[in-house]
Amino acid sequence: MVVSEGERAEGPFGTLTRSRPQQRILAAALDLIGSHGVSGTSLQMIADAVGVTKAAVYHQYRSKNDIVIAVTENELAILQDALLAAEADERPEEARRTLLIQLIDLAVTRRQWVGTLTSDPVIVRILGEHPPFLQFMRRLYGVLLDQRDDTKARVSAAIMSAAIAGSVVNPLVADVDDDVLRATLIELVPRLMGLDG
Amino acid sequence: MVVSEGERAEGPFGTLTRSRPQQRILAAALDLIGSHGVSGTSLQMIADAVGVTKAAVYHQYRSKNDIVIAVTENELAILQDALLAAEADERPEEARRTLLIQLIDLAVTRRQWVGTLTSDPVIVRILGEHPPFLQFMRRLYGVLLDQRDDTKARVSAAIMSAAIAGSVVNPLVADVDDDVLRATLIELVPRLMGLDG
DNA sequence: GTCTATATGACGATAGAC
DNA sequence: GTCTATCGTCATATAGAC
Repeated sequence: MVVSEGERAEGPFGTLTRSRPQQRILAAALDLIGSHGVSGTSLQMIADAVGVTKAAVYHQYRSKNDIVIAVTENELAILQDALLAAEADERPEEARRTLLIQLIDLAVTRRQWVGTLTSDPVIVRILGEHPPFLQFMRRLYGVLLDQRDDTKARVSAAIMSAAIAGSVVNPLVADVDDDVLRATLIELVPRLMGLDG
Repeated sequence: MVVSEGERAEGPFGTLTRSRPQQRILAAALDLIGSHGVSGTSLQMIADAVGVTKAAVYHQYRSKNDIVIAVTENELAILQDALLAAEADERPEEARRTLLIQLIDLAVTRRQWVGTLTSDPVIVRILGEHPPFLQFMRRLYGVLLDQRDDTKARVSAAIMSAAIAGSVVNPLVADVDDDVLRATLIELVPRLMGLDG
């Protein structure tokens, strides 16, 4: 608390600076959106969760949309290091496998949110409309596809990302331990891409 | 149009009878919910799409929730024949593979909706609260798991259903033909369960 | 930075005429 | 079966005091 109260993070979308009130709002929004979706989450719910009024929330963010974008930025920023490392790796198969494992780890430890990130209609629309997000996703898939861009590779990548993001929220695995789920996914998912042998 | 204006369908949830106005409402709701999610779809949007007022919609269905349930019933009913055939088959591996292919076919031909069915928070809640839905899903997974219920089998089933339902809505495959997508999925997905050799 | 209070509109749902 | 009109509630968002 010596220099600054804000928290900085270098993300793929410029430097993300969040004041402490902003951090609390984004944490509450992440949790609520993860379980109710964007359209099912109101600013009143977020304000209640933080313990302030709606007006206080609006003092930090100009609109609900801005909150959704900030939350999405935060989460994608987590992947930044993993992506940079994969892009720097000269062994493409190794890079893909490592990135895959980190994607699995993120999905398992943040189960609910990851499902929302990849399927909520509002977030999908935002991801498709914001150039920084689009470019980040392109880089991500670039590594997974290893520059190939035929139909089969694209379908494979779609299957893989869906398998990771969707399986972790399935009620069937709700009571499976994070560690066990992660290990099982790491064993099974690479089979899809022929990365296991 | 001689005997009845309603359309009957034997579903896993009793006999589904829909009058013609109801069919139009459910068709519009299916389309809108598929692209905006349940919370993002208002009764006004549904009424506008049908070309009537909200009050006319309420004359057919008592609540928005009832519409969502009816739409979900309709879609799951499509799977009924496939499930019955699979349950009657005495060769479990063959039964699983056939059911899997029909699931893939349904997902491909109704891409948007299937994503919503498996991930929309409201629908997931309804699926978990309505005993007929719960029982149907249990039967479905029963065939896919072949009665096994260890962690690995459950994770496998979760991966598979996520891979099918989630991959078809990925922007990466948005411009892939239904036929090509179906063929590629049928080739790749069974690898997950070791059903390909 | 947070509050009370409010503007404006959309929401789900209902009443009653035709 | 569809309409107009309306209810009460909640939505996003803003103004201005402390």
